[in-house]
Amino acid sequence: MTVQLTRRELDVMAVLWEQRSATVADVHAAIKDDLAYVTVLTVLRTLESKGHVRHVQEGKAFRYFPRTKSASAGSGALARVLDKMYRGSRELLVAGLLDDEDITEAELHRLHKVIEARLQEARK
Amino acid sequence: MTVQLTRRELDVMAVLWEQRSATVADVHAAIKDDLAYVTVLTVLRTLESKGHVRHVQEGKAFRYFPRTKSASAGSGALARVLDKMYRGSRELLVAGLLDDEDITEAELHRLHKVIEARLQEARK
DNA sequence: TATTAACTATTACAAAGATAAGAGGAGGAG
DNA sequence: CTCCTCCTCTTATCTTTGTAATAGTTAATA
Repeated sequence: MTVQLTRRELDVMAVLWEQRSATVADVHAAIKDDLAYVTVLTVLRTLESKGHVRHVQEGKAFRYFPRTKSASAGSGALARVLDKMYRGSRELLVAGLLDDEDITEAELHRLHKVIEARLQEARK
Repeated sequence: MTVQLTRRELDVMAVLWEQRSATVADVHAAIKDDLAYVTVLTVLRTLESKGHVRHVQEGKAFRYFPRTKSASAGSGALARVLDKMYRGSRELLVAGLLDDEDITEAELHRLHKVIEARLQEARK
């Protein structure tokens, strides 16, 4: 039962993950597309009904918190991309990920390290 | 103008990418969920109207071919995942990708090489 | 305490997505 | 030739998404 978020839901969750928590107004302000305030609220309520966020009262406003971790949603999405678009090949996926002119050498080094760390672990 | 496929469209495209081309019946057979034949046809027609596939007559059936490459769709999807779920951090994303017990050491080595190759290129 | 400003709740509606029933056509079997 | 089978086409229904107007509520304020 993988986490499956819609486009908008994802936009909203991204804000919550980024800011750790946010009021409706915060989310509204953070989203580029100029949505109505209530629209954001509606999305938050859907997310809440699906269990992805919770809220507490704060003054007269609601403050929302993510309950689903970005990593969970991420791994679900990644698994799907990996399976459907790269036929399960992590190499192909990573190659695709690196297919961007402006990745710095520094970043590539960091990626290198991530893999090495994982290799260590695998050897145990 | 990123490629944006729906869940079902993706299922169908995955079959076409895998098999290079396929008839409606082929796709129908390849998809796990037990859909009606026409349902698959409908999805293919939507995909065609969006320009993601084309078809030729083959006997009395149609044979469909992908026009959108899996890499294009993949990079679009990856960019979205990267941005929204990993705050643009490729390291986090890759870490997430490696967060699976049964990745073999061999595969990790291959990934290692992918990065190295890209490093070479970056140094030029 | 009466008003206002800032929120949330309710309700609605259009567009997109998912699925499929039923009609129609064409090729092959008898 | 006629019938059956295997396709596609047309059309339709139901659900989910996306967006928002309007109504109601509460806390502060004048």
